Amino acid sequence: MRVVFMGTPHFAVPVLEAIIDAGYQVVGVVTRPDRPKGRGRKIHPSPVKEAAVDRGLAVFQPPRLSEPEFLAELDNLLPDVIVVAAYGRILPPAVLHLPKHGCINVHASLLPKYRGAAPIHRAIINGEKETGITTMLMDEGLDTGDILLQEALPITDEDTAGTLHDRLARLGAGVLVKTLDFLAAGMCPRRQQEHALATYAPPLAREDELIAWNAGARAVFNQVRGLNPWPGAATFWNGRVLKIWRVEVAQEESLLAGTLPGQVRAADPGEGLLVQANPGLVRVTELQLQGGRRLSAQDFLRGHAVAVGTIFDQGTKERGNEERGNGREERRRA
RNA sequence: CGCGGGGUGGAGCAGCUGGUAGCUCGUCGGGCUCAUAACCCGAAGGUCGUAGGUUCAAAUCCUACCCCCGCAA
Repeated sequence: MRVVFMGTPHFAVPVLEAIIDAGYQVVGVVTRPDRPKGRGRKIHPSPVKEAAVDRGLAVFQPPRLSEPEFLAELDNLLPDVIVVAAYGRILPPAVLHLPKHGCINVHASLLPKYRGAAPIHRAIINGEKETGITTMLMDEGLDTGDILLQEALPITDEDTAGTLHDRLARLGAGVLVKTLDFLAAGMCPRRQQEHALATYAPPLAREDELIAWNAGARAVFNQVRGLNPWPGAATFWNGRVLKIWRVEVAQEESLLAGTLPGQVRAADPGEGLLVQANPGLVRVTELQLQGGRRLSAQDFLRGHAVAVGTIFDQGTKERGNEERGNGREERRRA
């Protein structure tokens, strides 16, 4: 089968490689245009482009999928099927209907749950015990196509968005290849989604990153690991952004009792850094102050005097330039 | 030229309106205790990122470069 692959981020790379390794003929790779990225805002290729170039594959980066020139090029490739893995754009009907077998999508959830852009993060943040991979025949809706294959994966307490992402990418690669095999043999199962049970996983927004200390310790734990290693859970300490990378549930139950959510209950080598949730107590074990590197709580406490009773809050409402704080001037004032 | 923070003994930080390098922890030695990630006493350990410059004198001011990090994507 002649396969055209569409994908952009790291998640898609193992899928692409698995298709090649399985012996399918990848006649073209479509990925989003190179964009300014990172410190210095230099132009960077997508991970999929790098992998494709490594393998000597033809790469296409159309600004818009509906452009006639691109559609013509795509048509020239004579794909039997298009495999889509986190491309990052909705496909127009002209693309969906172009290949004989249609467009197959690899999605990182057990559809119809967690349709949308951030299924991995949201599953952990919501405390799910299980997620998985779904391959589907794409239609014009957002992750609404008919389900082809589906495989579940347990989520453990040790998982972060990062570890789960990697496991799902590997699983997704396997499931996708299996789907292609079935398709090539003309015997792929297919069933409609139960649309009534659908839930959505919208892209992560700024407010998703701010730690909700007013939620239970378990919820804070889930939020923190669901945002690790990207984009990171944040709170504010003395008006400065404080990233919280890892926490443990120290107590499930303890109610506020004269304290406030986000209030520091202990900050010493013995107890560690204990913060009040509602209900419950959370022990922060890895964190990072803006401008500084990631530190264990022990190292952090050696150099930063965190007073018991201090409150980690949502910061000011100012958006945008988080780093506006000029450290030197702040110190002078203090 | 996207915005900004930072590079100081093993770790994390202070010192930066120029003039003997300091704190918490760790390490080593000793003491105390039934006991402690407890406490007490003492010690070792720093070319203050690199290279220049200003100055009687620079970790502290100026210039260039290297490295780390947050935002933003």
